[in-house]
Amino acid sequence: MALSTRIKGSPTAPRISDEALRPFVGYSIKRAMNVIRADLRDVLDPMDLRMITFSALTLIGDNPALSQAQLAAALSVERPNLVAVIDELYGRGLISREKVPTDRRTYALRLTTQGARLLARATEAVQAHEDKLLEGLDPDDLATLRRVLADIERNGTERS
Amino acid sequence: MALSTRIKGSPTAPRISDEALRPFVGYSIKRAMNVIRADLRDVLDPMDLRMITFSALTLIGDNPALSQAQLAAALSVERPNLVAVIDELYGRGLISREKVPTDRRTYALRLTTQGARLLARATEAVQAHEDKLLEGLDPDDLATLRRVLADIERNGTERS
DNA sequence: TATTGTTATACTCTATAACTATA
DNA sequence: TATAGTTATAGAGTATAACAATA
Repeated sequence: MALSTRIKGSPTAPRISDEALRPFVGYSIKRAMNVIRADLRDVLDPMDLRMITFSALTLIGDNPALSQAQLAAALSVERPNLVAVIDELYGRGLISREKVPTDRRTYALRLTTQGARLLARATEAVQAHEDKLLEGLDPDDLATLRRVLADIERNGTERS
Repeated sequence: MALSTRIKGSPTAPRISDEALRPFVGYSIKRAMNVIRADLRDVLDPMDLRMITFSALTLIGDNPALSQAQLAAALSVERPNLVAVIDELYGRGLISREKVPTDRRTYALRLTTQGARLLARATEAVQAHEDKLLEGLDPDDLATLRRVLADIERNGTERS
């Protein structure tokens, strides 16, 4: 099976340039994101996880008893789009949902033992994937990358 | 209408942390990408363009007479997914498709006058959007960002 | 045999409106 | 009135297999 991260396109036709789009930082971010998504898919597929289910497990593990609305806000995901995710994780026995006595609209989400176990495995695999992807890059540059990405995110969300 | 770049989630529920995901650069890239996508949508919607149609117009303008396969390779998009894009641009009179005598399987794509005009307008709008998004950021940091993103993309695609 | 453009298809992601039950 | 979780839905984005025409 061809890895989803393979180089696309014909091996014979002369490659043309995407220089005209490179001035746009958004374009470079999108290309990097597509590479990461494809790699991450290969990593998470064997565990039957996707980016969103992995992210949800991680935040539930780190913020026990949080609600779906809190999770949606933390992940910047629309609440309706989390319903199927939570259903899936719950159906697989990876999380529990307890009713909250003080607010009967909400559920408190927690990892089950099995969920914590899978999350640990997945985290290790994802970390290894990231390490490979960032191999050889300067730590200072990576720190700058994180900071600038956060700045961009803030510039975009603040100007609403 | 609420801008799509608004901050999601409840204004009252205590915000919980996504710190557990921040060690993953991929997570920060995805969040930044989502912000950019939403903003760009607001910018391109009035011109009936999407990221992919804008990108296609840009590369066709910069590489006249290229083929769909070349365009797909340059954009890292699967060829089938370009068919509807090209159909749309052609149907709106923004590009031309001439048969190539030396290879009758392919079409040579070019901007029409109208396509060039729309592209010029769109490019200006997208550039203004980027300028706002990158406002206040250090030019050296932005240069680092571009370089590191390219490195990540290469690390990911080379290891196929 | 291999490539181009295409059809068909499926899954994922993102977004919005509107409902219910609770607050 | 407003929020939490939900249903329904629609539009994008991404990926793969397979076909006809052509190389």
